[in-house]
Amino acid sequence: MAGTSQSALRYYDKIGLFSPAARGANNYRYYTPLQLITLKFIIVLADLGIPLTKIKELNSHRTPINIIKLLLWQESRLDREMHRLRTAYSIIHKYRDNIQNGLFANEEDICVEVADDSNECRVIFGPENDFRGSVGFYAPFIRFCESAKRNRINLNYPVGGYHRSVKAFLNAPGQPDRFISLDPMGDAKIPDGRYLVGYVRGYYGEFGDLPQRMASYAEKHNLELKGAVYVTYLLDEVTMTKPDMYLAKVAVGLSRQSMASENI
Amino acid sequence: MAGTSQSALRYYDKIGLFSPAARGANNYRYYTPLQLITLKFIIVLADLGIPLTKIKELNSHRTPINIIKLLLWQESRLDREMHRLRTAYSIIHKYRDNIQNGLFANEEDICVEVADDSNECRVIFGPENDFRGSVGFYAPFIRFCESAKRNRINLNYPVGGYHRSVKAFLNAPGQPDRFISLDPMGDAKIPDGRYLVGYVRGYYGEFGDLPQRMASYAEKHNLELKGAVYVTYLLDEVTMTKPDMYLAKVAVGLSRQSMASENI
DNA sequence: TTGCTCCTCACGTCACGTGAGGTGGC
DNA sequence: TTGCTCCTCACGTCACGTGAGGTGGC
Repeated sequence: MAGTSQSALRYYDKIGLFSPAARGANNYRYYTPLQLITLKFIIVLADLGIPLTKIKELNSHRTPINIIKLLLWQESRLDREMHRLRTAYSIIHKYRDNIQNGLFANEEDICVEVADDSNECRVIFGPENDFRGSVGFYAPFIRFCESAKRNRINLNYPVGGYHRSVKAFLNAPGQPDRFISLDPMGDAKIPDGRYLVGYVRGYYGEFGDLPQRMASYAEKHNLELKGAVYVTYLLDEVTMTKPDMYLAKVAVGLSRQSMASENI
Repeated sequence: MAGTSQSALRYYDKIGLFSPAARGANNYRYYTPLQLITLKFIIVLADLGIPLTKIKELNSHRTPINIIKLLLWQESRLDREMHRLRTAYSIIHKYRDNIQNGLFANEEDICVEVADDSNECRVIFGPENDFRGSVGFYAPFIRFCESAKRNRINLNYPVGGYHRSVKAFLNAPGQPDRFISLDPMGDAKIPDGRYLVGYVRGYYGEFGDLPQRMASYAEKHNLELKGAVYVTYLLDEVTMTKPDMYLAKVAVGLSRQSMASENI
């Protein structure tokens, strides 16, 4: 028989969805040509992902209207499922991107990068953090996670940090003003412009001498650090086994009149 | 704990994917803060749809390269899954469309319809049929189904018939020159132009007096029937319980110089 | 006797959720 | 004694696929 397997037919028989018209003396299942038509109906709906119980329900009251209702119901299920898959796809893409950038990054180097349409990075901002009385960033981070849940933000995207100003970053590099989710569907984006970029390996929120190195680099090359600072982890707990091997990328905004990048 | 359930943690423990660092005297599971990091890694990958066995495998050789490999593997799985869902979606849409048209169709009426971009209907043609020696259209239809399987055509879309010429249709309306699959992703389409359209209720391949009625209607209204004929079933075995209640739509090509539709 | 096709029954799949029944410390 | 939170089993989920072991007719 075309379209389905023996075991499927036995299963349909067992659950009472579709039974043979007759059993032979040898106990074989015999189906009539007309039953093949019913079977086609079942296979089509089952292939659309409609549960067999729904198909069985339909069997007793099968009208065009009820079919349309069932199809609409399945459409909305498919909508949700496709949204889930697209989200998973986009998270995977983001991680692959980060990992590849992390593997190719020269950790010692500090350099100028330009953000524009070609490498647009979208984000979602969390609420403003409050570090009063907290050691490390765990308490505000947990608050961020809770607010994310309320706002239906997917926490599986990598998380980064945002500092309102260079001064704030140099002051307390481990205490961002806000956490950000690197969701490509986010409504905000890291603004176009030029950034001074450095990398650092180590635990979350620990930046070693990178802030100073970046500041002195800027001074030496006559660059004016200005605007916001974005910290993203290219290699994080998903990628690396040891927390001291995480790799952060720090991007510090540069003013427009800073020396052009080709001079560096 | 955030991000997962008790029963999931017990399950991870059971399959050896992620076990607590220690058990209390009361046999409680106790996790260290560092373990929460490992857990986050597991949850992220599991939420992407990666099977737990794969995550477990990864645990022993976790490197950025291996993560990228795993993510690429999952990407291709998601690709296939999304393709399946999109196909299901499009089949559902086609059926809904057909059913709605079928419910609103005036069965007695014959009228002129215009096919253009706004109601484009794409199809896939099956091989040429050979009706020699066969009664009804079952043998050629089964050949069509077999060729469809070979050519990876999805047979869950509604199937219709194509007659090369009006003469062929009037001669043997139940024996189309080719079967067609109403796949919206098909590479062919029902050509733009004007069609004389009629409906008929009944078994597959039975058209009653519709061909004659359409011919005499054309003569009376000075319309020249010309070109191909397309038969599509708006209500078929998926929609209707009784085979004598199927509803076919017959579209017969009209020459350009036929009387304009606004005169009818 | 050997193949062949069908049969029934039981178990596995995958990642948990859901009771039932029990425990330890307040 | 009553709640509370944890525990361990065991069973169900969904649509079959896969053997194991048996049967009936050529």
